[in-house]
Amino acid sequence: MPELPEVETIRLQLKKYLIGHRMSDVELRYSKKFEGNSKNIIGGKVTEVKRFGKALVIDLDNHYSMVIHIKLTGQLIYRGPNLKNPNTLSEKVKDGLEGKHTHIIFHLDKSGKLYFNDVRKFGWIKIVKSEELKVKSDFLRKLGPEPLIDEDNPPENILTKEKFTAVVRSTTIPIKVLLMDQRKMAGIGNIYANDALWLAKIDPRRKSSSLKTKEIDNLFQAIGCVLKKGIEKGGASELSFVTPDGSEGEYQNHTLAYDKEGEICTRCNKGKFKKIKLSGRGTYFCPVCQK
DNA sequence: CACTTGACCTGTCCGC
DNA sequence: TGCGGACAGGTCAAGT
Repeated sequence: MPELPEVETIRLQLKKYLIGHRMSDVELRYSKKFEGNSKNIIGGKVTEVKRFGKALVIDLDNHYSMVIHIKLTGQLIYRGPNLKNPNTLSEKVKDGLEGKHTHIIFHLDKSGKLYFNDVRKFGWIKIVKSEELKVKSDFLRKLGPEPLIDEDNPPENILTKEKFTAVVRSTTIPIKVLLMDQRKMAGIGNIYANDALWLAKIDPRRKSSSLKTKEIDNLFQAIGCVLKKGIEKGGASELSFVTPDGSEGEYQNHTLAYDKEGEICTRCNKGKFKKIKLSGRGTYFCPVCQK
């Protein structure tokens, strides 16, 4: 669910809504997954919202930043003056904006609020000095290069076709498992890994090092293609993903292979999508046209 | 090092 | 209807 396209969708909205707001108070209702001193961000004004893989970074003008990872079921929802349209609220926000799954409320100036909800409590938020982001966050430090050109990362941190080729040739683990390894490349999770492999006509179980140059090229293209489509559709609201304005994404209606067990493959019209487990994760593929 | 499994959580769905 | 169990997917720690 929340993979690169979902987190990017959140980032784009948070940028619109949060920049310029000043943090007036942090209400910690469940603090087990909150690290750092919340007082350090009070008074700071939001200057930028960035994304690194599946993590978000909110920069404040007082030299502190918040690193946020929403994992599977985290939600960041904004209410306040920058919301132009009527305030929609998806029913995926289980108990409403201030229900039992609301763990943190960031109170902003001008009556703004940013809610952090998370049914499964896997998501985390960490406060660090902006200049120490990469030092203090293990997650950010170990993160691999970004598969899409983006403004937050310097060119040397972009996953080029050459880098991708080198990574794929470096290991024998199944190609799907490699795609989802955040240290090798950032942002790809289960949905987009399944879809990219289908698009590139590659069997997810293949040993990475067994891919031919042409297959690697196709897969590299396919990754860019599915991630961009995910962003275009506003992410996939399969489980609990909602955007900061409280609405849902559309990609779940456009998946290529993910969650299609038993359906006939739309490309070859022969294969029936199979579901297997690969490294513990649900894996979907067409046994006829994915070689 | 390579690779898999379990833990972290809770809601949902399926079968009996 | 109720209950137990499997399942969902992101990441890290621990195990083989």
